Amino acid sequence: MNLSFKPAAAHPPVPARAQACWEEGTPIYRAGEAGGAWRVTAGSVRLDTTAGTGEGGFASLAVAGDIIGTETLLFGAYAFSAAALTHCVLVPWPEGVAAPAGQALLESYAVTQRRAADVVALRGGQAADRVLGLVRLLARESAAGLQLALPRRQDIADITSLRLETVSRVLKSLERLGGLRPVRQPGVHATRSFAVDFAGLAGAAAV
Amino acid sequence: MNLSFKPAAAHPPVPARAQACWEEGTPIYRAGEAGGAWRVTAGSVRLDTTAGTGEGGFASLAVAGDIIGTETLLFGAYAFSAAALTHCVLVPWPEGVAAPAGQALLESYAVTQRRAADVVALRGGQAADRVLGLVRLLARESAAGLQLALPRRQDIADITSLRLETVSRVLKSLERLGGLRPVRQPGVHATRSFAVDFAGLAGAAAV
DNA sequence: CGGCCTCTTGAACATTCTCAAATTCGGTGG
DNA sequence: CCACCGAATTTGAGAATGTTCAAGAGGCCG
Repeated sequence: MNLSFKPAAAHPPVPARAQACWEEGTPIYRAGEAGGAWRVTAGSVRLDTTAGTGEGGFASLAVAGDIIGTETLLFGAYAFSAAALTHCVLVPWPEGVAAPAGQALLESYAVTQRRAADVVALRGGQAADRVLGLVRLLARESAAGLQLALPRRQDIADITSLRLETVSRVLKSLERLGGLRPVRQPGVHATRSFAVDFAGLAGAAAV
Repeated sequence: MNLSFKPAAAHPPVPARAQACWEEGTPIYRAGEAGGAWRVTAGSVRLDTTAGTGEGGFASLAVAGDIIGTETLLFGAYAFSAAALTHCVLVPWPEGVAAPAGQALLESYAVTQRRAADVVALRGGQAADRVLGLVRLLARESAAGLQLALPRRQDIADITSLRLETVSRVLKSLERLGGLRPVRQPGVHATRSFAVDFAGLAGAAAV
C-alpha cells in the first residue's frame, strides 16, 4: 500500500489527524476487509462491487465531503471496494467527538442517496451529457475559477457506462468547443487537469 | 389519493397497523412533502428526483423489504418522489418499539447502498442484460415457483435507461425463448405477470 | 533515449433509437 | 354478449449513436 501520512494538508487547514492520501488509480480498501468509515476531504473515489479495482463492477462515486465505508459500522467489514479516481485525501469518520451519532449518520445517509441518484443520472442520455454531468460533479471552485481534476478515461467510461474511446472523443470535443481548457498541474497527468468554462459547456451541451 | 387502508394483508401475517396499499402507477409521495419513512412490504416502488411521477428523473428502486423516505428523519420532508411500480404495500417505519434506532438505521443504510449499486448495474451493458437484471431483482419465490410482477414497459425503460420499444422487444424475445411465461392474475394487466424459468433466462442471456 | 502507459483518431460495424402503424387489453355502455 | 374507447404493448424499417478493432501520438519516468 502506498498511502502516505501527512500531519496537515496544503490548502484547507485540516487539524492534524490520522489523515491519509492516495494517488490516482490506487486501491483504498477492498470489499471484505476490516476497517472503518472515511470522509473524503479532497479528490474523488470510486466504489466497486467486485474486489478488483476496475472492470464492470462500478457501484458509486464519492467526492469531497462524502462519507464512504459506513457499512463497516454494521458489518465490521467493507461491502464495496474503493479506489482513488484522482489524488485524494481521506480522514477517519466519525470525526472528533462532538457530532451526535444519529444525526451525523442521517446526514451521511442523505448525501449517499443523493450521490447515488447523481450516478444513476450519469448513466442515461447521450454520451456528451453523461460526461458533462460528471464534469459538473467533479468541478470545484478555486481562486482561478472552476478547476477540474478528471479521472482517467477508463474510469470515466466505467462511471458513465460508455467506452473509453467515446469518452475521449467527447472530452476532446468539449475542449475544442472551449468548455474545457487544459491546465498544467505538477504531479497530475496533462490530460486530466482542466479549467472549466460553464458558458462554453452549456454551448457544447446545446450542440 | 387512492390509498386504501387495510387492517391486515392477505398472505404475510402482518400485525394490524397503519398499513397502506397503492395501485400500480400511482404516486405515493412527492419530493418536498412532509411525511415519514416506510418499509415496502410487497411490490416495488420507484424513486424520482423530480416532483412528477415519471419522465427522466428516475433515481432509485425499492423492492419488498427495502425502506424508503429515511431522509424525512433528517429534513422532515421527502427528498425524492415515490410511485408504485406494481401493486404494493407499505408500512410506516420504524416499526414497533423494539428495534434499536441506530442499528436499524445502519441496516437500512446498507440495504439502500446495495440497492443503489443494483440500479447502477441495471443501466450498463446490453439491453437484454439490463432487462434480465431487473427481472432478477423483481422475481420472488412462491408456492408455484418464481413469480414476477413487472412494472409497465415505460417504467422498465426509465429504470434501465432504454426505450419502451426496446424493452418490449427484449421481453417478447425472452418470452419466446421460454424464460418468461405469461400468467393470468386477477387485477393485473396480462402483459405484466409472468412465471420465471431461470434456466430459460440463462439460455436467453447466453443468446 | 526507450519503455510503458494513456490518450487520440479513423473506419466499419452493431445496437439501440426514432417514428409510425397495427394490435391487444381492460373497462364501459348498449 | 358485443361494439367501442383509451391506454398499453407490439412490430417494422430506416436513421442515429455508440462500439469495436486497429493504429498512432503524447506524456511520464527510469
